[in-house]
Amino acid sequence: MSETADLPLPVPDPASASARRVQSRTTSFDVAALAGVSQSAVSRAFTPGSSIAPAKRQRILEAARKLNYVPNSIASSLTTKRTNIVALILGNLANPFYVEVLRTFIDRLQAQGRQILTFTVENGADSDEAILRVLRYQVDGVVLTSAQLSTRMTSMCHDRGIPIVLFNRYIPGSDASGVRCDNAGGGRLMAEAFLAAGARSFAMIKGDPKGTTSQDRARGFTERLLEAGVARSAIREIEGASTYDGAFSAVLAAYRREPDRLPDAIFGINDIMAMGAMDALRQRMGLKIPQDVMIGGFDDIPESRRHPYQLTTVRQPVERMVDEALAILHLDEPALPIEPGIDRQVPGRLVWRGTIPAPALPGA
Amino acid sequence: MSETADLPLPVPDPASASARRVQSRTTSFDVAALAGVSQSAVSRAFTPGSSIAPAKRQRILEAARKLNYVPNSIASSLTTKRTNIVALILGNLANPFYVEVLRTFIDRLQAQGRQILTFTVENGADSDEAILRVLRYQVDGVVLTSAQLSTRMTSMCHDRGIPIVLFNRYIPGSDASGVRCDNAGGGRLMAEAFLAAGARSFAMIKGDPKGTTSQDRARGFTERLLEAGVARSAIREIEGASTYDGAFSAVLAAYRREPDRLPDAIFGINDIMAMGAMDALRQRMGLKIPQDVMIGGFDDIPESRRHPYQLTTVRQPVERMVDEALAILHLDEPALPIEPGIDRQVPGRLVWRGTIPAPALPGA
DNA sequence: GCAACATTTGAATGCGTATTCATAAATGGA
DNA sequence: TCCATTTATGAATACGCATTCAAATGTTGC
Repeated sequence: MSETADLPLPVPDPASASARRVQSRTTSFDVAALAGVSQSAVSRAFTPGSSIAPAKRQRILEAARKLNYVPNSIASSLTTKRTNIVALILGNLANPFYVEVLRTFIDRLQAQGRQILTFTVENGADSDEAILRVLRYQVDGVVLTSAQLSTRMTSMCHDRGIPIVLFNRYIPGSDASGVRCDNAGGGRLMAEAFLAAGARSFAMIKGDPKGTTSQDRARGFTERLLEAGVARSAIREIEGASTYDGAFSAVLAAYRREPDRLPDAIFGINDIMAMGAMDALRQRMGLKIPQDVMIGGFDDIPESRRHPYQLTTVRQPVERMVDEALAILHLDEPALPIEPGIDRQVPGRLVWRGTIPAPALPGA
Repeated sequence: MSETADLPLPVPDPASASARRVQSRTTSFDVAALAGVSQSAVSRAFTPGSSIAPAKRQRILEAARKLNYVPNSIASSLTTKRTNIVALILGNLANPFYVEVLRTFIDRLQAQGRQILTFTVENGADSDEAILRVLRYQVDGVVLTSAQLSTRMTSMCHDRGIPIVLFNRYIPGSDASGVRCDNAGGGRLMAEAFLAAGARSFAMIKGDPKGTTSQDRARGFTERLLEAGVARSAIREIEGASTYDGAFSAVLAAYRREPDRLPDAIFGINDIMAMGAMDALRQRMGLKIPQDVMIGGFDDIPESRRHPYQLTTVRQPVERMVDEALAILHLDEPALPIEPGIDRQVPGRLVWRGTIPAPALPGA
């Protein structure tokens, strides 16, 4: 059994095997006939930079408009081997951060005249099926922001000349290139912020244990605390699904288990989890933030700025990361070889807001 | 000038005009050669329901796997005239409601083996350019959840046999079909909730004045209040951009203008605006909800359920609406004619939470 | 005014697959 | 067992466009 045959394919109603065709599509030949030129000329009229007399191009475009002609990109892709389609494989759209990522990619790519084929994959699930679909559609590049990626799929893409870029994750042992925030560094920034505010005991709410992103942030955070002389026993880990609700209930459960071990500071591995934690702490446990507990997040999603949260967090420079990712794809220069193993890290920046008392000279 | 020639197209670097081709792609002919069959057989092996001996199919799939062969959907689309691609034209991804809509469409379509081509359009802008791109890619159907749609574009799609469905909006004078929540009815539900809770003076925070959705909700709301004997002067309108921030500042501005005309109840035309209003009222104006002001929303986005908001709102049945929308597209039966002028309305449901004091028998 | 060159043009071809059509093999019925 | 059907198969072709190649036209320099 080959997996390539097992994709769920829409099985067309046998009775309607013939495609809907209200009127036979107008093709470049129709336009050519109307304009009194050859089909080649029509093709050239729609191809920027090709050799055609301006006057003739105008005449052709005019004829095309009359016929409501629109070039068939599918057909042209067949010959050019470029689809101008980029695939975006996304995980958790429940996390607003990834919505922002999606928006940014769409903005950029749309402005470049490219189309976006969107896939979602269960968080942490492997994305092989999505990749297989992507391959069928001969996309010009793939952005992967979630899920695992088998080396087999990586090489299948690369063999076909399709570049992949991992966004905010890396896959150990893979030669796929990627861009990510300096997650460990961001974790360190947060540790420093807590320390500066005088915290002595800590907790992290970690999300998906398989996610390198979560791990790296936690690692940087822990390392910095240990360097500062904090005892390992003063750093607690709370596990929960990496969602608002996951953090909410994980915090409650941890508190119920050990009510007297409330830490001074809690690091939510991302903003949405930090928000869940805040709501649990305030609304269910009656605590005040930052007086009773400090909270830190990661991402700087728009919601973090809003009044109920005012979350101190590590900002990920999404636009810059997206630009770097697109640079790695180098869609404009398909002739260049795919560079494997790039691991571009972009630093995050601490944004002081209300959930950690700012030291005398904030940011100093 | 034909607009069809003006799309921003990626202009390939002249130096790299030839496409990246690391190794000549393996085609169905290669597989056929290895399996010792004809190309037709390979095609049939990958086409569910086509006439081929099971044993031979297995042999072919085996050969395909060895060669890492993946069928080229672009090529097959050229002959079948079906791409299995559906276009989603979205507006405001800053509104979580539309993120949910996006997620739901992706889930459904992905499960059907279809791909999603995503476009975003400035809110309220016209979507002609997006439609033009969509036409080039010969998509099987279009879902439009924002923006305006010219009748020219509608007919261009219909002429080509591409069905369009409008999601939660309609375009007066257009024969495009659509699905929407019964927005006016939802507005009425909210009016009734406020009345039941004893409110006597009202305000609406309206979003985009061009959006029929916003207008319909406001109209239903107003009508129901008038029917109940509320004086028109007791119903105020506050205009603002249909975002969290838009509502936040619109409420503050309205309050500063007439500090003594605080209404009993405020209807945010959607949840994200209601949330902005709530935060402004509580954090900036020191008011208590629902004691000092009641708040109602519309959509029932996940955030509405969260502790800081607990928003009483009108729930839109997204899944059902998506299903209806896909039914209108009838992607499985492309031979059926496109039915214009369908206007399917799905009722909303009031969800009582904390921002309106529930009457003795909630929901009665 | 003419050679040397640059720009335009159209006919023909290929891209990778699905499908048609005619033929070959397999199956069923009597 | 043999004919009538059904099923399986391969050769050939079409899908709509970009591109190559050779020819034609236009431009420049002297």
